[in-house]
Amino acid sequence: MDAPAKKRRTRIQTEKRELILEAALEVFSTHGFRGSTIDQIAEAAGMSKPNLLYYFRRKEDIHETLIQRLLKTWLQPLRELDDVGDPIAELRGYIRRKLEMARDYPRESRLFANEILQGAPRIMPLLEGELKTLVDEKAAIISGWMRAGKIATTDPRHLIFSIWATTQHYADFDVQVRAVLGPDRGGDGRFHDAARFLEQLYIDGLRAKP
Amino acid sequence: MDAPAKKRRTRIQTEKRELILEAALEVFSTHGFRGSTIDQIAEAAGMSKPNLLYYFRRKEDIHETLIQRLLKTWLQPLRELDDVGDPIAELRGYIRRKLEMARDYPRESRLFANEILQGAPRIMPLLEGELKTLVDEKAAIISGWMRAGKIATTDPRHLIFSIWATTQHYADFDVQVRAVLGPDRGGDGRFHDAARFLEQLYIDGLRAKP
DNA sequence: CAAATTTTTGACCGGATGGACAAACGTTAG
DNA sequence: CTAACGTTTGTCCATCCGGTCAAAAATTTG
Repeated sequence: MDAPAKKRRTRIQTEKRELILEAALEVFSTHGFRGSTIDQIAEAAGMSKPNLLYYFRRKEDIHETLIQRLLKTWLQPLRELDDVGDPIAELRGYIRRKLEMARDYPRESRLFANEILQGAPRIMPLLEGELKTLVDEKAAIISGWMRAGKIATTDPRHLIFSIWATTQHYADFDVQVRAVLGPDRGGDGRFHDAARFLEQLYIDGLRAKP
Repeated sequence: MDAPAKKRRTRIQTEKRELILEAALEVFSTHGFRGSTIDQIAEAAGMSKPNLLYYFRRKEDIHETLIQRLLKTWLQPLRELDDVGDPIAELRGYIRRKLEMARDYPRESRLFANEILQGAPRIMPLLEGELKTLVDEKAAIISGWMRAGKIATTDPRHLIFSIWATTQHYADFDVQVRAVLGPDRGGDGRFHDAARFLEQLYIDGLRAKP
């Protein structure tokens, strides 16, 4: 899977591999897998192509490492959604964490979006397995809150989808958001405004009980 | 821009060009521009590569034609948002139309998403021009409704973003949605459930006035 | 320091890919 | 029917790109 195989990692290997992954994240997330070339990544990492291939034998190995690493952190916010606290506070926290991830890790979000857009060829099993299980589990928790009359009744799975969609939108469609908001409103305040809007949309909506 | 240039189109030319565009939409929308090859498109269109290149001189010409055609219809739902009718009914209609587009034209949605994900290199001027103008205009209408107390007060631009995000999500992230819903719930009812959910999320939320 | 090991590089290879071209084939209009 | 025009195809080319390799340079180890 990776070049220096089973042997222990050298200091240089650890550093250079990290450098490559950082560069590759930048390149892959904007051009997609096939749209990116090893030369591009090598140049972004400040090394020659053969040198890069010394650390990762194949282009796909870099991509796979990035995806694996991404998935580990990607679902963390949802995992943290627990039924111990106040339901409204839990959901508010989840939305906030997801929006923060869109703000702080937009490249990871785009890498993921690229993968899904192309039919998720490399992570389909994970979607049908781990992800589905996790969503089922959290949807059950949310349903419980609804039955208990703690939040308004709605489809919990589509609620999760809409939270994913609205938060990741600020990473995946960033250029469009900035273009539409213009230089003035498109500044740093974007995410603050978005947070306020989403808070109102979801929390006020969920408080209203039929 | 296109092969048979300024001359009048033959019957065969009209048919074959349409065939190519249909095939190219399929290929581009799933593999992106760089990820697609002329051979792939030619095969999907049932013709040889040189034959395809007789109708479109360059690969980019096909893509550009698709993008231009897409943009014409893409913004139509938003254009139709008018301030003549009932505000709630107008917004409900807009959300419904957008969701129908995600259902009926998912490939167009993914083509657009691919373009934006990669930084919108070919349509940036349009985003900053036509699109921004349109959004500004519609945001003003929505703001008017809010000032008049007809709908709840919120950020009109982020409201539009969230409608885009939630509806297009069902086209762009289709494989993920299906994987998570599973074979049972993932059937045809997806969009019906989504419509009900979005109706509740937005309409109930907007009705509530502070 | 010197040997062993790791890292870096230039040169190279084979296959894929976008595109050119001329010749063959088909269609249509006079 | 035939000349003109439109369509299709096989062949070819230059470039790009993923990946290899051996040898040079740098680093680590004893």
